[in-house]
Amino acid sequence: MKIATFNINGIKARLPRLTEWLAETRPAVACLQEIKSLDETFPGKEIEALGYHVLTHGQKAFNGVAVLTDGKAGFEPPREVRRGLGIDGPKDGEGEQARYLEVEAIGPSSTMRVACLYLPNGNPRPGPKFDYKLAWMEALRARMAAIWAEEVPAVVLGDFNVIPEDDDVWSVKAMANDALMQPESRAAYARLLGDGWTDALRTLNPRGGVWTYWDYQGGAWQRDHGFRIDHVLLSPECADRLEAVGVDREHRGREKASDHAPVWVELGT
DNA sequence: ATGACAACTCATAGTTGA
Repeated sequence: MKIATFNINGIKARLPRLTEWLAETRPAVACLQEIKSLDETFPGKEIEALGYHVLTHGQKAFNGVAVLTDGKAGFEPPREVRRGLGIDGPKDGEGEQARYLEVEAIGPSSTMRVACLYLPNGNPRPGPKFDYKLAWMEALRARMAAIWAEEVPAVVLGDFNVIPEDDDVWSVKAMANDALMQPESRAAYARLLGDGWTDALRTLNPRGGVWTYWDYQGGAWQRDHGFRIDHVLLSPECADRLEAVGVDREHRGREKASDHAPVWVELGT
């Protein structure tokens, strides 16, 4: 089964790109980030028309995540396990941002825990937004430890907003001061792997050089100035079943594309 | 150091993102 993550950067602006990607690549489970929409204004009907079940954890204007499961392939609607990690945003009194949605994905041949996340960017740094990023990563680590303790097949995937290694970015120098590749950000990500989770793309591309994001500015796509921040982490049960991983690069080059490309894993039975 | 680019909002300028 194919499980994918795609930061769509706004559902209103991206619906045509999203629906054609779903129709062309047909993931069993798709995790979306930056839907930038409330649950009630998310265009669920258009996606359900393709045979997908939809569960959203939305927010106005910014953030927001969603999980889709392929009803045509026999999947049940995503069964909600948890939304949010209980971390308030960096501004006083703003409450929690919509960045985490964990579900049980129940298919005809297997059941999988799927956690869809949109980790805070953390810029500018230093400052409250960077502190928020690090606090969020600690809360994520605790939640992943709880999932681990349940000993269920689990996939934790999304936009982590962390460039894990120097060979995950086109230019270390250009990004050196960015929150995405600070030592604290990388150390927090490395702790997740140290806990036993498998970075699927890194495992099958150990030499790096695979990007999932290209900025809209400065002709970054045309110059291939990208980096890797969208990740798929696998529990041991899922890592044993890992058959393939990919980035749907071609979708980044289309008209009115997101600045992220979709990332997917294929898990055997 | 700044801006470039895009999406969004009680828009027409400001905020956020990476």
